[in-house]
Amino acid sequence: MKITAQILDVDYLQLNGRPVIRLFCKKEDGEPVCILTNGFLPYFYLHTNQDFRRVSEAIKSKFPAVRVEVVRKFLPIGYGERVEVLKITGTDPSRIPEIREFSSSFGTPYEADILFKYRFMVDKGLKGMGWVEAEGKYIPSKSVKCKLFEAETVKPVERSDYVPLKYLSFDIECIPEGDRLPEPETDPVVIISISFNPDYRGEENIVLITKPVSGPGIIGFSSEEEMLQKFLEIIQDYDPDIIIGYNIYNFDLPYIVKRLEVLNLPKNLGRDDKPVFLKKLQNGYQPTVTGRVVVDPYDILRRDPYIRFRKYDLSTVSREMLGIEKKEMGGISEMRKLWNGSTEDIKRFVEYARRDSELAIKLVLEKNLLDKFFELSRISGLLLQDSLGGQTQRHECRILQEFFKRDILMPCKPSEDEIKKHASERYVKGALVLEPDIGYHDDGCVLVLDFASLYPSIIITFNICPTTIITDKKYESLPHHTSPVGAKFVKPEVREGIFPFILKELIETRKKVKAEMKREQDPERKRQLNAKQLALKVMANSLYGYTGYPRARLFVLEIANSITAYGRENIIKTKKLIEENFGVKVVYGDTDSVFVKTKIKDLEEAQKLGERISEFITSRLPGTISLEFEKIFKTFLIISKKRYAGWKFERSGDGWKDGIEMKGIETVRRDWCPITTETLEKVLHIILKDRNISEAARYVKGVIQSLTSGNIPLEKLTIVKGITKTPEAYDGIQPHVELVKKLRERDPSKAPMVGDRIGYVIIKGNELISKRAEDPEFVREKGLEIDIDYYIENQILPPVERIFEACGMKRSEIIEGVRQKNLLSFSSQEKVLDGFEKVVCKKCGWSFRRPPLKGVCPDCDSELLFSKYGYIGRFIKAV
DNA sequence: CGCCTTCGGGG
DNA sequence: GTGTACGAAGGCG
Repeated sequence: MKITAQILDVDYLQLNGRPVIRLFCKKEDGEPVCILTNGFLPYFYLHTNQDFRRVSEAIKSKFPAVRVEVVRKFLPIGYGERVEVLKITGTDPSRIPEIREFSSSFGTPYEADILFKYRFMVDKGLKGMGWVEAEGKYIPSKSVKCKLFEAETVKPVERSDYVPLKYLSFDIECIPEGDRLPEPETDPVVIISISFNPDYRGEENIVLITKPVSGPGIIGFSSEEEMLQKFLEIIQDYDPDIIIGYNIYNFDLPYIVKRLEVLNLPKNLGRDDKPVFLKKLQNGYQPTVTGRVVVDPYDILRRDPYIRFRKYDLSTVSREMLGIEKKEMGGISEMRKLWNGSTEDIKRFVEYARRDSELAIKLVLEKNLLDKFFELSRISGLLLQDSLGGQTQRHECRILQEFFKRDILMPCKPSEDEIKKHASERYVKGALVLEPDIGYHDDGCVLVLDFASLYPSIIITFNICPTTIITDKKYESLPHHTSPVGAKFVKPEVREGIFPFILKELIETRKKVKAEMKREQDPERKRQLNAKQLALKVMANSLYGYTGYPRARLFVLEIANSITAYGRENIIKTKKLIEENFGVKVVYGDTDSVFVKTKIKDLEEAQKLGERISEFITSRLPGTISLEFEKIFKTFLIISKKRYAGWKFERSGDGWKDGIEMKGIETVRRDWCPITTETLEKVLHIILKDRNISEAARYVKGVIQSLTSGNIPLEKLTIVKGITKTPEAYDGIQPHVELVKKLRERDPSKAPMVGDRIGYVIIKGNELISKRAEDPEFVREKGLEIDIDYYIENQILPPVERIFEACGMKRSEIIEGVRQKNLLSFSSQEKVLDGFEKVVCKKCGWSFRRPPLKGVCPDCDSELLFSKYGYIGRFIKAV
């Protein structure tokens, strides 16, 4: 009989001296099934210039079960013809490393470190999350906790749909001894909260607890052992495909596994009796659970380049993503109190735990965190569990598939030594950022044009690939492209590169998917399509970096350097072409974008010019490289490379939608208080939209005045910072750390602890600024005075000044009037401070890092004062 | 600046 | 399991 199923996980067993591959799948009806296949053997290749017969005999005499044959394959790096290599076939995947080690004394092994499951999948054309059709029969199953199907043959099936999966999330609570994090060797798990989707016996979640309490969705136990047994039972009974938890990789899973070990309970959470496998890596663990996938939303979000959080704790993330608050819990001390408290207290604790597992499962399901990875699996071929990892594997898996089809050998991973060597010689010159025409542009639209997938286009256009690069002089007479750094790549008519082939497919598919997405009405399907086009984009855009990565199997520096060099050449050429042909100026550009300053005021007209430029440039650039018209800035302020703001207009149907766009301008840095961010945003708004720089300056003066007259609420002056270690552990003096010390003296129980965030304001006084950080609450109670000058000097002026400077306005003009009053009020403090931060003119407020040679303000010849940490004092000693 | 070390999440 | 991989931010010279 035949079955069709979707591949979730794959592994192998060694049975009677032969490997058996197990495909853990979900059938169309949602039922899990394990498909077994026999007869596939591990193998690798050896490239050697020694006598084949001798090498072959040597290997066979050492490993009698091994088969050796001569085959003709292409080597991966450098254009060339097929060469003869030895194909070495073994019978036990786990013994391959040994055979590889032995063989490597005769030559270079290839593909000798491909995971056996991937060897099988690649050879059969199977992909993670892809569909497989198996021909065979069901057999009784003992080892596996789902139906077992013995297959004669397996083959891939092209299908884009997905089987619904079952999700389970869990979260554990433990009460540590003292103030430490819980230790799995000694501290028992006291609560396990579990959430399900779909429901488990009508329940969305269940909380297990080692207390004699019960209620709706609560099960009490008299011992941790019983509770853990129940937990294992629930997992097996519910039988999830995906196991979720927040920071589950580095906390809950390793913890619970350790507890199971301590209590001598079975450690299998999977679909057979293998224990959970936790691979220890540099920073925590990577879990393997047979037949299931372990998903950590924390891990996914942390490495997602498109989402950025201030902090990645469950509280922040669920607030910002789901709009749901984590339940309040005042740290471990309250936890312990609740745990030892009344039934009500314990129930509160239970609800706290329940919420945490709910949040984890909601993050994954409501925010569709896995969609992209489902697609990445199908594109790269990796199993879902592995597609959650890094970029390198995804590319290598995809490349391996193409290499396999064309008889090209994949190198082994570089050794630690080679990696070090690669890292030391790695020098990839990056992209080019055009020199910005600093200033405020409001006398004509600035058009922004982007190169569509620049690096992929370059790779395709110049046929860049390890398999096309000319490394042997004898091929230099073949038609080829020479990159700006001198590397030569044969043209596609000689041999089409694998990189270009893969990229073309990725780009083509993405185009189709995007078009389909536009037409699609069903929101569910639309989301899937969006995830898919995103995954395709990620894959296409990251391949270029791969060859410059020291751990890559295909580390070829000339390739990485050729790609970026072509990129630099391209942007320079584009700038020149635009300026020479359109009578406009390119005022900025970064990597793959150009900002074109025009004299046009009208949006429609500006767009027309943008489109003309796009067409003109695209037709003059080689290959598939194309410049696309992106958007218009009606007003544009550029402060420096990578820092600009503009009043942006984008086409939206028949009309335009506008907004302020900011890049690289410090509005979200933590060490700035809300008033800074607010002022900065408002200033940009006035400059860009109202086009009134002096009004913006007046606004800043207004803020300074309100500040001086104490009209700004304390919250807006509060700077928030995190405590990352105990105060003693900090070497330098920092305001928030000094404040922690003070708070400890006042009331040790209320003082913030490591990991907490602390807000402070700077108050007046004679000490260093860091000693003058104070708790806003305390300031309010005691009616302490705020150090207004600190806020003006260090919080408001520095960022604002940079903006006005770019607009050609001097500091003196911004703070004229208001500033002088402040200065005078401070010049009475003639305290001599040792050293100084900067020199300030008494009259105009202009400041300098170093005292000017003249000894007076070069701007207005007035007396100079010095300032340190916001203090202004009379300049007594010349330095 | 630019290099080196640390820390993240979890209770 | 034919294995394993970071990256941002802060402190320091």
